[in-house]
Amino acid sequence: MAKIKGNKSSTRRDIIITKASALFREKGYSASSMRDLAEIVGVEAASLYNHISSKGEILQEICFKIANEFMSNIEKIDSSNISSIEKIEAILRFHVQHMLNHYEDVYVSDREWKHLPDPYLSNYQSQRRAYRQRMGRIIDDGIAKGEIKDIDSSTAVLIMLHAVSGIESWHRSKKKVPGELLEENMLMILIDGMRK
Amino acid sequence: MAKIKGNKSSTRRDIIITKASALFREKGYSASSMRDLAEIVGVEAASLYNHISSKGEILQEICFKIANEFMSNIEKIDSSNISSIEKIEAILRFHVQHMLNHYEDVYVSDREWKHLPDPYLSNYQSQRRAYRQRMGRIIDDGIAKGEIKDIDSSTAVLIMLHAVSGIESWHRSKKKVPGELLEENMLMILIDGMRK
DNA sequence: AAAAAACACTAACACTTGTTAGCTTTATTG
DNA sequence: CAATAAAGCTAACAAGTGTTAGTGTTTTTT
Repeated sequence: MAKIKGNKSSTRRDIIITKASALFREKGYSASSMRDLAEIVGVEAASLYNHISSKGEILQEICFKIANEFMSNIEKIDSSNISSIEKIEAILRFHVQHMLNHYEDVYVSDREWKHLPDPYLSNYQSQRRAYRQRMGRIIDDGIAKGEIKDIDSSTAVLIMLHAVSGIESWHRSKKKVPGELLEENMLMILIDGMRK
Repeated sequence: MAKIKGNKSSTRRDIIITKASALFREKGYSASSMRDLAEIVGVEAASLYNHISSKGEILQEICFKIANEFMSNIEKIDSSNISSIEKIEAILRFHVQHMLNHYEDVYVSDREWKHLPDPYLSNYQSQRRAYRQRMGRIIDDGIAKGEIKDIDSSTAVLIMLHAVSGIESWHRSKKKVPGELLEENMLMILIDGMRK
């Protein structure tokens, strides 16, 4: 008989990781204790270990899920047949939308990756580096083709990525501009700033 | 007889706070222990308390020193007699230069203020809010005068401030573009992105 | 040289941390 | 219904946390 529920990922585990993400975002990874997390999940701290094997594993899961999503996105976009500046625009839109819709995960993986346990830390760092280099190459291409101003591409990458991560404070502010408007404003400023 | 050394701030205390700044930047406030700090200073943990009264006080000192510097800078610039876009440019240059020259302090006050002990936390938050509002008003003025594109000013503020804080990753990267070039590139992208 | 101030040390405190062991309860399967 | 698996609980561990008390040592001032 066909099972209706998926056989692989236990839902309970996913709940824990989701709640951990919110907790880590709010208090930071190091200041969040397993007892804090347990209370939010509604369980004793020791019970968490029936679903995960360590605190670090939770962080690792969050970080690499996000890293993979961004990585496969940039690959898809970069191999498509559009201009450099359109590529950058598409990448930025993906960043903005991800930051709007998966706020907690993106924020945590951006801010707390330093605390990844050791085999994963260096792995994560090189993925990060690869991602930036890839963006940098797209920009350099755009400069070579005259679509983009003659700027230092690594500086441009740095501006783009950090500007987007500023959506963090948008989430916390009371009177929020609607998400679509935020996206259009961001794109307008950043793309116009680069365009020749 | 006139004392040569200043009578107020003991040098030892300043050393501790400076080293704490570097430590907090590297590992984060919560993951930094007083024993870590003591070892860097070259002293036992308990000895630190001859110069400071708590871990939180160190953070507080770092955060408010930086906040005051930015606050008095924006006041000076805002009351000067230049165009709105020139004001924004001047503010941005101050941010970039501060990030280049007082990296650790700025980074810590930007990233770790959440952990401020409680009377100070809300104080810091309202200073932060005031600062952003002030920048927002300058931009709105610029829009009204036709110097700046018709954008949502709070989004623009958010982009500016976070883009600058991206200099964090410039500091860590191997092959650094020179600081002046970084500054010019940043200004070019951001100001051109806003200018009408 | 005496007195005072500044600074460091050792020992210990009360508490929090992540995690394990062992056992019991609930849910799923045959 | 019996058996198995999944998920919870209590208790406890070893190590690390910020901080205090009390004492000794070095430096500065008189």
